[in-house]
Amino acid sequence: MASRYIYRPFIKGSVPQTKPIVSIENVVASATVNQTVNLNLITQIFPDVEYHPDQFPGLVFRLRSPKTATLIFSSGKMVCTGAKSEKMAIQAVKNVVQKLKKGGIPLENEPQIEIQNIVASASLGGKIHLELAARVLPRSMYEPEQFPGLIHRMLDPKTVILLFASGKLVCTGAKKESEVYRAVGNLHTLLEEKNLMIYEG
Amino acid sequence: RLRTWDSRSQVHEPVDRNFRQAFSELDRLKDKLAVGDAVIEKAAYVYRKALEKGLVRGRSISALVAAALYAACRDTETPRTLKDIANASNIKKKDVARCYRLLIRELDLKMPVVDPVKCVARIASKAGLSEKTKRKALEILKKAEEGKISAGKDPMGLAAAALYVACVMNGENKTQKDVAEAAGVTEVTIRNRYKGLKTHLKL
DNA sequence: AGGTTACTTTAAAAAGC
DNA sequence: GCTTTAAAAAGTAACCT
Repeated sequence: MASRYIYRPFIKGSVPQTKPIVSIENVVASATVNQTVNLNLITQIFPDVEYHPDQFPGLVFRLRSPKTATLIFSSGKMVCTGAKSEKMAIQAVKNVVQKLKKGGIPLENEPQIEIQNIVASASLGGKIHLELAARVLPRSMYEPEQFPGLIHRMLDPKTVILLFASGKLVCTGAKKESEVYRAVGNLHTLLEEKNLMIYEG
Repeated sequence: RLRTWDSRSQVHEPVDRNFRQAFSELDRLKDKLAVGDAVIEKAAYVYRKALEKGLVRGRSISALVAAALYAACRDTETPRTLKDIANASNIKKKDVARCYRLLIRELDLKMPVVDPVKCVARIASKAGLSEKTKRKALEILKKAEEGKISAGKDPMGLAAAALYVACVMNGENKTQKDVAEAAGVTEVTIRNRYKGLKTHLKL
């Protein structure tokens, strides 16, 4: 009983009560095959692609697995969106290149891939006092007439977090999954330290 | 010497022209929106800061003037909505909002959150509601804000719902549509806020 | 009233206007 | 700055029954 008395009362309000639940929702990767590509030829071989050069220079190549959309440019550069992890994004780009090759598109090189952005959602353990948070969190903006979430720009890791009153959030701008966990952890700790979280039930 | 002269004629002079154009636009908006001189002065101050920081390059002067004016209204708690500024300046509400957020970000401005209480008077006068109903709405808002049902919600929607509830309580014959129209929100929003108020205040 | 769909915000890359 | 892609959060809006 003594140890319980010592720990619980002092931990409350100074240490996160719950561990955030994080989900990677979208990974954006850029890639290049270091050679030019004939987009019109791809359109002939793959009838399901979307290509409207008058509207946008990139051709949209959709994969069912991993469920992604890859934009292919005539320069041989690409942008893959929609993957649920870094690995899946890389696999998606490789799958696209493999399909192009099997379809008869002459590609000589393996794609060079770079993760550009990771979007994740998360849930902290309790509700947030947004109006107070807007006043005490640096680089944050809360404009309920424009958007229901508080927009917070974190310096390290360099990310932007959309924080909602429910305690759920969206983290974007990270280039590594580890940065997402670090950003969410940093914010959770900050909110705890400044007593901006409301734990009920 | 020629270099020095160049830097004055090609950089400083256009800055003055830019500010003169911005200020005349501010004067035009001042009459349309009926805001006081203090608000205009603050808007001009914010715009000048934006100019000094180079935020106007590649952007519309009109949009930034409108955004600076909105920032001044917010800072002085002058009840003018983004829609008001957008309509008076003929700039899309989305663009005014985007420039406003740019000013807040780049100039490190801190604005008070829009208070639903300040929205009540405007909606009430537009809808022609009584002083008693206005008072009742303020009471309702007081309880609602402390109950934390307002986080993330549009202040106009909250004020409109509070006024609608107050009308019903005072037997003032106004429909949701009347209040919604005066507030610039939809009836659906009033209904949704009403549900929250009903649950929280157990009305 | 309700249900659907759709739009607001955030980040990032691609080529070109 | 814009165009296109994807995805989440919560609120508001538009349109249909």
